[in-house]
Order: sequence, then structure tokens, then C-alpha cells
Amino acid sequence: MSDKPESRTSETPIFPPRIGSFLLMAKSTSKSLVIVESPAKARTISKFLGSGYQVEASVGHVRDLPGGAKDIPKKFKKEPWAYLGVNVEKDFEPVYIVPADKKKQVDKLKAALKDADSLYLATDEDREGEAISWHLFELLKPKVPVHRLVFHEITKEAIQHALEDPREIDDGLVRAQETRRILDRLYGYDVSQLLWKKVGRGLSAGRVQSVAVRLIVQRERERIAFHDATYWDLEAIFTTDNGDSLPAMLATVDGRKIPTGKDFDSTNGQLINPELLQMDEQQAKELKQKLEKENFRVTKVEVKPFTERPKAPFTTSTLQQEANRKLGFTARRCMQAAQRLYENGYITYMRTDSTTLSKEAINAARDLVRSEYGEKFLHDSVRVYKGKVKNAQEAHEAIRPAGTPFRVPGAVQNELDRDQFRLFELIWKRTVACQMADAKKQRISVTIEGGGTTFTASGTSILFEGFLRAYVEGSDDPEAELADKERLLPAVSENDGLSVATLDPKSHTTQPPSRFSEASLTRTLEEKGIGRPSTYASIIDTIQRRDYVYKKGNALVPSWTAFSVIRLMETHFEPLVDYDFTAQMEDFLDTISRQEAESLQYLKRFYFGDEAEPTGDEKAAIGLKPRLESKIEEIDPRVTAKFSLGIPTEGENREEVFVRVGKYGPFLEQGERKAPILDGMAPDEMTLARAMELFEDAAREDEPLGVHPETGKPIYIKAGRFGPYVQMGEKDDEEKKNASILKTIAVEDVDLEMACKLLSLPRDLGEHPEMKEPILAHDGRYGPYVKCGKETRSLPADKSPLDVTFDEAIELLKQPKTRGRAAPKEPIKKFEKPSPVTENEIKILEGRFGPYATDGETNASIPRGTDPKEMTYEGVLDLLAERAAKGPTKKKKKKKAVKKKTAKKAAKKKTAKKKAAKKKTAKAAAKKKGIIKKSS
DNA sequence: CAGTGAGCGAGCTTCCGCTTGACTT
Repeated sequence: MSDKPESRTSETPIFPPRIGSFLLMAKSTSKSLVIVESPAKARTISKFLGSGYQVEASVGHVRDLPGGAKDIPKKFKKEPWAYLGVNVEKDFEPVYIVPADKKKQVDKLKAALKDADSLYLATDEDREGEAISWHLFELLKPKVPVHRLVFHEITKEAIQHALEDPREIDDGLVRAQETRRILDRLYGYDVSQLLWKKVGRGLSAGRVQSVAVRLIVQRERERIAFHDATYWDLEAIFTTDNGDSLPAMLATVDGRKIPTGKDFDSTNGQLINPELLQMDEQQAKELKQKLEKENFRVTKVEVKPFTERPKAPFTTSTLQQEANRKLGFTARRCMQAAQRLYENGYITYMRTDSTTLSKEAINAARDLVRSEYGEKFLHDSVRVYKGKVKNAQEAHEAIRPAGTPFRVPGAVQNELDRDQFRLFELIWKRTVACQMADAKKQRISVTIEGGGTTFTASGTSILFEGFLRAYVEGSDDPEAELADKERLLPAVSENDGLSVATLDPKSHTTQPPSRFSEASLTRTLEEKGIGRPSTYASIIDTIQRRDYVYKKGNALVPSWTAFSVIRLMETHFEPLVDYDFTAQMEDFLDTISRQEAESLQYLKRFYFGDEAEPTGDEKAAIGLKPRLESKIEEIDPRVTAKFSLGIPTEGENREEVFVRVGKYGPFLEQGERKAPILDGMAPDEMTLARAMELFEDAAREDEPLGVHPETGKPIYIKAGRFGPYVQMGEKDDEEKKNASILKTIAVEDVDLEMACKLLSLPRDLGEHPEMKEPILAHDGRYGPYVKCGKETRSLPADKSPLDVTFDEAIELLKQPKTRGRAAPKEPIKKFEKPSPVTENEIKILEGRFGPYATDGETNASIPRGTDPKEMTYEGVLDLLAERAAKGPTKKKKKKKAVKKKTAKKAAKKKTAKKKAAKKKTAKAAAKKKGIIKKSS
């Protein structure tokens, strides 16, 4: 394979050769290669173009920055910036590689190009599409004429037209894309790595995900800060002279308005305007009694007609939102169904930010309105929706039924599965509805007076359905949706007398702002121009995979880890989580694509700060690198990961209570007291009162597994730092005993008998005949082992300290100790020739972390994916040389440095590391514990 | 968040956007 890693240099020509050059060499069987992004699109276009064209797909991007160490080309591996894949020391020069999963496709394209006498790059007409074309050009190095082709619709006419009018690759757009890519990499990798050091392993930060998490955390903070308020009013049903019922709500009493939810300050639950009348239950009941005897009459009837327009055709974002609201689909499920519909030709492309419909589509929709609903439901002129989405790139049409005419849902039902059909129907209706007439409605408000009070009643009636016949948009707030429905009032006129049928005191409690759902998060991100159609679903996946957010029904709930990370970001990297950061970046990218600004200058200021390039806008001068360097010292995770719940004003313990986020998850702390926080408890449920309860719970002993038959002490299963263990005796029992549960035993299989066995360790197997010392079988931090005097031997994997025999132990103790486990393992491979460096034998061994090569001094892992048996002598030498060049591992150096500072800190670090390794088991056990607790 | 004796290497995690299969069940 000749896919050598490339790095862009300034000499690389951006523009392909001029159209029409070198046509003299055209082969007799002349064929043109056309490359589009999607295979489905390639199939469709292939039908429109004759045999003179071969249409292939790039299947997305074909080159990218290296993802991790395994992708970084050898020659850069030693560079300090290698982990970024961007040479920040040399004008942010990116390193591009062909990702492993794209190699096959690139080879295919190369082969296809060999048979072609011209190349058409027909990727999408947006920033990313332009970049794909450029990368294809760089990678394929075509020797035939190259043309850049764009078409907005996939029709024969549009494609023919495009072929007649090709253009060149747009250098500005390509640079803008590259700038975006580099910025995301610098932000993403550098800030993530800071989080690994300060918060926990495997965490991540990024331009898009961090803002998404911040939104969710911010909403939770509002919920925590929320103070509810309760107020009462009266719900009346009046009767007209005709005997019709007229429901109405109390509005004023003696001129004072009755409040509604929005009249209260959410931070303290108090009325914003104290002139309003906040009644309690008592007052409401008294008022009811008083009013029952009063006469009422209608004093005002207001009729207001209004019209409603259909919503724009679907974009990815609005489709996901509606599928979530109406069908209960997650973003992921919606996109999966849409992908199938697209691939099989039922709908147009599903990743789009455009609301524009092609002429053909508009005509098809209008024809269907006529045939399905009748002429009078047709909007009198063609409705055109202007895109109002921030940073829209509009490379595609809106999402709509494919082809013309549109097939009606009933006709395709048997061809589709249930998800696909329901989604298709949704798309069909939305598309058709947008060429339908406005709905005409009217709102009627009735005011009723009597006994110094006023009541109001309102109703909505539909005068003409219009587009509502086909499609009603869903709402994030089910109550609002309900209120939107038609509500009819009996015909009444001013001065009509009314009698009271019922008067019901009703209590209302104000509600905190609701959490984000997938739909409302996507909508908010889109409004702010954050994320792209192809990424909305993956953003939601990512923040859940990192345990920043979990779902509770449809709601996205932030974890305490999210609180911790977001506070760290807000405190130390505020510009990076600014809600406008992406929008500002887009503005810069626009100037870069118009070739009015330099990418380099922007990146310099972003990464190195204003000093590097002091001009213009402050906002871009974030100075990520110097900021990271100063923050790595400054940030104290024990501060950013500590949240006060307040100070108790009663009870014995009056110290301040905190939620703290540790490596194993969140826990409560009050002075010396600690209590775990169980999974599934949302941050806004964690009040001071609830925390105090949890401390009590933690103090109370758990249900014991049973009682030890000999000592009579209770036995508990507990989750500890080193995994699950059994404890005999109460917590404060001086003679209590603990024993780890062997890794070969599942926690749920531990019964009383097993627990007793574990507690019986170390087990005395008898005296060693020669050493005259007892042989003990025990379980330790490196697993089970036998011990005799000062000699220890680990047990092989198939032996347990619970049943290892005397003879087996003797046998083990006979083995030499040097190689740790039972016998030294056979090398996977040995080489005859010794190392020229150390003159030792070179071997490939099977180690704890996989196969590695050693020359006696240096050890080098065999890269994953390489068969160690296939390694050549030269290959091994290369690996060893590379490893040796890196020098001794950094870790050892660091540890020493830390040790110098404070011995205490170093010790802490050490245990922390061990803890992290066992996190999983401990967590699982804790979870199990939670379940046991609940069910018992 | 419990405490239990050795020594043979650590290396990796992560971003955003563009696209589908290749896997398994």
C-alpha cells in the first residue's frame, strides 16, 4: 500500500489542473470517474449518467488527523506534538492519514481512477464536502483532468447542467474546514487530557459536547435553586339560561389579580408583585362560600380571529425533535430509520440543515394537496421557507418523500417496517402540509362578574382547518399542546345572567423548569449553531457514554461528574464553554473561506494567545496552551469537585454538608462522616434534608448475610476500595474481620457458607516437612498464594486457596521464585542473532499487557494487529530502537518529583491509581448492594 | 469506602464531521 502519511506543505497546489487539459491522450473506451460522498447517491446518479461514467462513493471523509498513537506516522512519533497530530510548532501543519477503515475504499477509488480519463469530484457543496474533494485530489494525485462538480438536486437535468458547468476546488472553504478540524482537535485533546489528570480517566471535553453538558447542568442548577409556591383559586362552572355549561377560572377579587405560575419569583417562591392576591386553602374556601349566593353575569365577550401557518419542511434537527415528541424515538433510532428510508429511495437525504424544497417537490406536494384534500386546502401561492438556522450550510434539500410524484403512505406501508413507516408518514404529512392553506381559528374570551370578583373563560375554535387536516406540530410541553386543542364555549352575549353550578377551590404549585429532552437539547444546540446534522445523535450518545448525562424517561439528567467538569471549565476555561463560542468560530471561518482572514493567525491566537499575534478581536485570543500550563498547577480538583448543600440548623451534626465527586463517584461528606450517593438519584433531589437521611442510613448497619456459626457475629457483604469483601462483626467491633471475595467468585454467589470459608483464610495446610514452618493458603493483593515462612508462591489460575492441598502447596514451594508464577513461560519466539546493542538474546514474550520484545534491557510492546510470530529480526530491532529512543518512562521521574514535594500526596496518588483499576468491580458491587437494599 | 506479599514493560483514554457496512445477536 502506498498510502504514506502526508503533511500539507505550502507548495502543495490547492487547485486541480485547468479543465480540458491533456485530452489528447484520451483512451478509446473513454470513461469518467465521478466521486460522490454517499453510496446510495452514487447508485442513483449512476442511473442518470450513461456508460461513459463510473460513479463511486468516498463514503465520507477519506483522510483525517491520526486518532491516537497507533495512527501516528513513525517519523513524528517522537515529536512533542505527536499526540495532537498537528505540528503546533510549525504553523499548525496537520498530519493527515487514511484511517484504517477507509483504506479499502481509497484503494478502490485509486483502481477506478486508473481506468478513467477524467475525474469529477462531486462531493457535497459545503465546507466538509469541499474538503473531501480536496483530500481526494491530494490522495489520488490524478494525472487526468479534474473537475469539481456540484448539484443541489439529484435529477437528470440538474446533473447534466452541473456537468456542463464545472468549477474548481474552493481553497477558502478547504482552509476553513481545516481550521475547524484543527481547532476541535486542540480543544478536544488538550482539555480532555487535563480532565484525566484532574477529574478522572477517560473523560472528555470538546467544543460541542462541553456546551451541551453545560446546558444540561445549568438547567439542573435552576431546578436546584427553584423554590416552589402554592396558591389557590376557584374553578367555576356556570350555567346559562339555556342550561349550557360554561367553565371559567377566578381572575380577580376586589380588583386584585389572582396570580399564575409566572407571577412568582422562582428563586424564592415569592410573588414578584405583592399587589396580587395569593390565597391559601382557607381563603379559597371562604370565598367559595361567599360566592355561592351571588349572582353573576357576562360583562364582556371578545372574539379574536387569527391564522396559523404550517411549519417548514423537515431538517435533521426538526425531524429528530418531532420523532421524539410524536413517536417517542431517540435521535439514534430516528436516524437509523431515516437512513434505511434514504437508502431504499423513499426519502431525500436525511442529514441536512435546509428547509428548501426543489421545484419538483413543491409541485408534487401541491398536486397531492389537490388530489388528497381538495383544491380549497391548497395554499394560493407557492410557499417558500427561508432558512433561519444559524450557520446553515444548505448543501441538500429539506427532508421529504423522494421522487415525483410522492408515493402516498398507504401505498408503501407493506414495504416498510413499523419505525420506517411511521417516520415516512411523518415526513410525508409535514411536506404536504407546508403547501396547504393557513388554518383559520378564533379565540373567544368571556369575562364574568359577580360578588366583587371576575371570572374568565376562553375558548378556541377552528373556522377552517387548512393544513391542520394533514399535520399538527408536537410540543415539548404536553400541557401547552393540550391547551392548543379546540375548546368550544357555549354561545353567550354581554349582560347574560349566569347561575353558579359548582365552585371548586383548586391548589396550584409552581413547577421548576423542565429538564432537557433529546428533542429540546437538539433544538437548543441548533439554535446556537452548535453541532451539525450528522452529529446531533452522536452528541447525545457521547455525553451519555462519558457518564455526564443519563436518561430518566425522556429527560436528560446530569451526573455529579458533569457538575464537577462543568464547574472546572467555567472557572478556568470560561471562553471555551461560552454558548457563543461556536458562533464566533463560525464567523472567523466565514472570513477565512472568503479569503479575507488568515487561518494561521486565528489558530495562533486561539492556541498561544494574544501575545503571539496581538490584533483585532479579543474573543479569539483564548491562549489555550499558556492557560493549560498555568492551570495545571492552579486547579485543585478537591475544590472544583465539592458542592455545598448547606449547614444544618438542627440536630447533632452542624457542620457544612458537601457532595464530593471522587474517582469512584459521588459521595456525601460532613466533617468525618461519609455516605454514598446511589445511582439514579438526580442532583436536584439531593437536598440538605435528604443528605442527612443518607448519613443516617449509612450509619445504620446493613442487613447481615447471616451469623457466623462459631463466633456468633453477623456477616455483611460490603463494597470497598479493593472490590467486594465480607465483614464479620459490627463496624466498631474491635475483633471484626474482613476478607476479600476471590475474583473467581461472583458476588451474588456468596452465601453464608462461602463467606465463612473466606473468613477462615489464611488456611493452615500443615507443617512443611523440611522447613518446619506452617504452610498457609491466603488471598492477597496479587491474588491467591501460599506462604511458608518467608517464602511465597502465587497459586495458578485454576487453584483456589479454599481447596488447595498440602501436596500441591509443597510442589509450588519447590518451584523457583524468580519467575513469579508457577513456571517461566515459553517465549513466543526467539531469534538466533543476539542484539547488536546489548548482545543479549532477543525474545518475544507474552506479558501482562500482551506480547512484547526484549533484548534484556529494553522492552517494547508488539503493536496490536501484528502477529508476534510473524515478526522479523529487523522488525523487532526497529521496535526496540524506537522504544529505547524514548528513554526511561516519564512516570518514574514524575513520581519521584511528587514524592519530594509531600510524601503524603505521593502516597495518595498511589492508592488512587490502584483504586482506579478496580473501579469496575467496586461499582458493580455497590450497584448490587443498592438492589439488595431496596428489595429487602 | 478494608489492608495482604513479589517484581518481569505499560500504554491508552480524548475531539468534530463526513459516511456505511462489518461485526455480533
